[in-house]
Amino acid sequence: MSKAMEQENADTYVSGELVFRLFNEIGIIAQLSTTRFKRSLPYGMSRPQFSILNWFCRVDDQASPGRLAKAMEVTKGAITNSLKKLEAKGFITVTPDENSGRQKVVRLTPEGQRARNEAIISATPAFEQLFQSQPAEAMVALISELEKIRKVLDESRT
Amino acid sequence: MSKAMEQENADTYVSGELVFRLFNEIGIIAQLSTTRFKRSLPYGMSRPQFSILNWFCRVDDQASPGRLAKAMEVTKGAITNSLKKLEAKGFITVTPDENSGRQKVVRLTPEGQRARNEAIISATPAFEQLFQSQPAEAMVALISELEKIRKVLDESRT
DNA sequence: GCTAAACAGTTTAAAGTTAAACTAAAATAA
DNA sequence: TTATTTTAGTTTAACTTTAAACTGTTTAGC
Repeated sequence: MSKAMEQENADTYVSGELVFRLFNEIGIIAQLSTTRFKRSLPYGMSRPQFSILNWFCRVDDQASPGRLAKAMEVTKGAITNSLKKLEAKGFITVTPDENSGRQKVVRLTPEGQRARNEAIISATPAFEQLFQSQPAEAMVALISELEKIRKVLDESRT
Repeated sequence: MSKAMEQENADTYVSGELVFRLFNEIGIIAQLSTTRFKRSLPYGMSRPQFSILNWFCRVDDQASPGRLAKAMEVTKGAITNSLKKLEAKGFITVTPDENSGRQKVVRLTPEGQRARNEAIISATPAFEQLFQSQPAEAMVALISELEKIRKVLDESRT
């Protein structure tokens, strides 16, 4: 199917193909970049563990395990597991919630904050050739396009 | 950090942050879309299994297990496992390689081809609101940007 | 040619994820 | 108040993936 066809013919089928191609590209890039990123992570940190630390830096400074499970789109059991590892490393604290006996409050420690920053720094060299091949403006534009898509997906979760 | 700052200040640090933000967005979208996609897959197909079928439609009509392992960036053991499942479903054939006693040749069957197409069709509704929110031209442009990035990553594997 | 190294694929043990069962607490309602 | 239902988090069994050991085949070096 040519690009001209795709652009002329924006009916359901073609759009479906487009969306699918989009997610296919995104899936492949995520796979390739995750493989590289994982290798560079310090402190025996896994990618799910890093994602949790990063979530605290991006979104909120505290959360219940359940909220994290939803944010990461993994099961509660997986979060229980990841939180244990992070707590053992001293990167988060898990305390009972004062307002609710069945919830817990998870917070990032300063060590966790530092570990997250180190993870980003140590991952950067693995992606060096990428920003040599792409002008910064293109990157910025791309990121903001992707943010739009993420928000649509995020807001229409089932 | 403002966008203006990012664009003015394209030194290593800022570029590193940009690349990181890019992969972070891509990782989140991949996670969100994979969750939806998985739910819609027919024939008890897993995402790795679908990826293999899809690879045959996108890249080549035959391959050794090792080549698939590299393409998917999973271990040889994982491919052995996935190929067994796909073969049991009749979606691929695995035959000895005539030219090499230690290799095998994997091929897509017509049923596999059909299953891949059905998977795409049944996944489309889950992403309907997405192409309602994005014009087709923007989608096409985005895909071609992502293809560039994928190629850079693909060509610089270690 | 023969031996050693490299290679392709499988198997295995350890680790992580999921879905479902389970425990305990809070909300609802009668 | 007391009973029922819902909610939060943990545990368990099944499954997937990985890294490493293993089997068999091909290539390289002598």
